[in-house]
Amino acid sequence: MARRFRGESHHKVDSKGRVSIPALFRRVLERSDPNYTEGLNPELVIVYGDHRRNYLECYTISAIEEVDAKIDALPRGSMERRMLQRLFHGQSFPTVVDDTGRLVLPAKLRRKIDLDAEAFFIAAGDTFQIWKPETYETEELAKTEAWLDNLPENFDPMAYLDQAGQD
Amino acid sequence: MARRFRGESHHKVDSKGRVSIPALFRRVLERSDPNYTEGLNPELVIVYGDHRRNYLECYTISAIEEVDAKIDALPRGSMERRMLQRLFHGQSFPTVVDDTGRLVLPAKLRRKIDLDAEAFFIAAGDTFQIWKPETYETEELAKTEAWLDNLPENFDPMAYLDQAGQD
DNA sequence: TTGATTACCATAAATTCCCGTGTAAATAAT
DNA sequence: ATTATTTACACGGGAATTTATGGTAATCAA
Repeated sequence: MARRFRGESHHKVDSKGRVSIPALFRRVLERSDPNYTEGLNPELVIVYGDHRRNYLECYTISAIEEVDAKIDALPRGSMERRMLQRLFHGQSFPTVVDDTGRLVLPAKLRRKIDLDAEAFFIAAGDTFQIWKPETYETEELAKTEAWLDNLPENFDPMAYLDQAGQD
Repeated sequence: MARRFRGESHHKVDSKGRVSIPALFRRVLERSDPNYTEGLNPELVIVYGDHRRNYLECYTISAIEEVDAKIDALPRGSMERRMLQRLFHGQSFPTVVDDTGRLVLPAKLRRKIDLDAEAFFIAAGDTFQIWKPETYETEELAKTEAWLDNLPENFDPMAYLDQAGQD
């Protein structure tokens, strides 16, 4: 099975900030952590970003290493490099899956996305996101509904697939 | 034998959500999984989509990889990319054919298309679909009947074959 | 020493594994 | 051709394992 996350689900968050990671996501985290071996627990990096971002983005070790490599390639002192360093090096939190397959989200991170008893996990290619369910529904879904409403009647979003790489 | 599904059939769904995949479809899944080898079981990805979709669409590994490549080619942050990521990465379920040629549909997926004791499989080019039989009959067939009725008398749908790629 | 964090243990429900059976289709033997 | 033998399919059941989610005790840090 590939190194790509797929799927979405809801999980309980307890008073200590513990939350189960979808089992399929765990498999991807394991396969994408070069240091992982049977019996160990995979590491990952949670990027929370600045105040504008209202969800947590979780990177596998190999995904974050790719990002790091790209940042390293930017000219020292450039604004682009500083911005990306702040986001990926500063506004992020390295952690590890625990023995029971859970993640412990520190109070700071929970507060940032206003998370309480439940979390919504959704795959996004080589990362996955953690949302407060209400935020996801109101902001994210409402946004796409509005967008879809602006499209021609009966337009199938799948058509965008064929556009890719052509424009 | 080509990498293209053909045919339609009905299969029982047991209480655990297990359902036999039409044998001919299995051959296609095998040939279209780059990791498949004699003795192994082919993987596939079930895309279930949002509330508007009332069937499951099953992609072979190579078919879904094509989709992934197209998504990767879209600009990061674009609405198109987000939409497609949600659909293909979020609203999907990666799985594998079991040793007896069956698929296990989790309760969540069965509930979504209101599936109970029986499932209807139908080929659709490089994917195949799984429907609740009643839904397929009432909604899908009725829809195509209505469409055909709107065509000129004696019009042969085959005429569309020659139109392809011309417009 | 007190609140927070981490390590351990527990359990119900869901999921996977492994095995079996009837039957139809394919192949071989008479 | 006809019968016997194998192979492949569809489908079912129970045991073993994994998952999601609790709780409590031990450890840290201020």
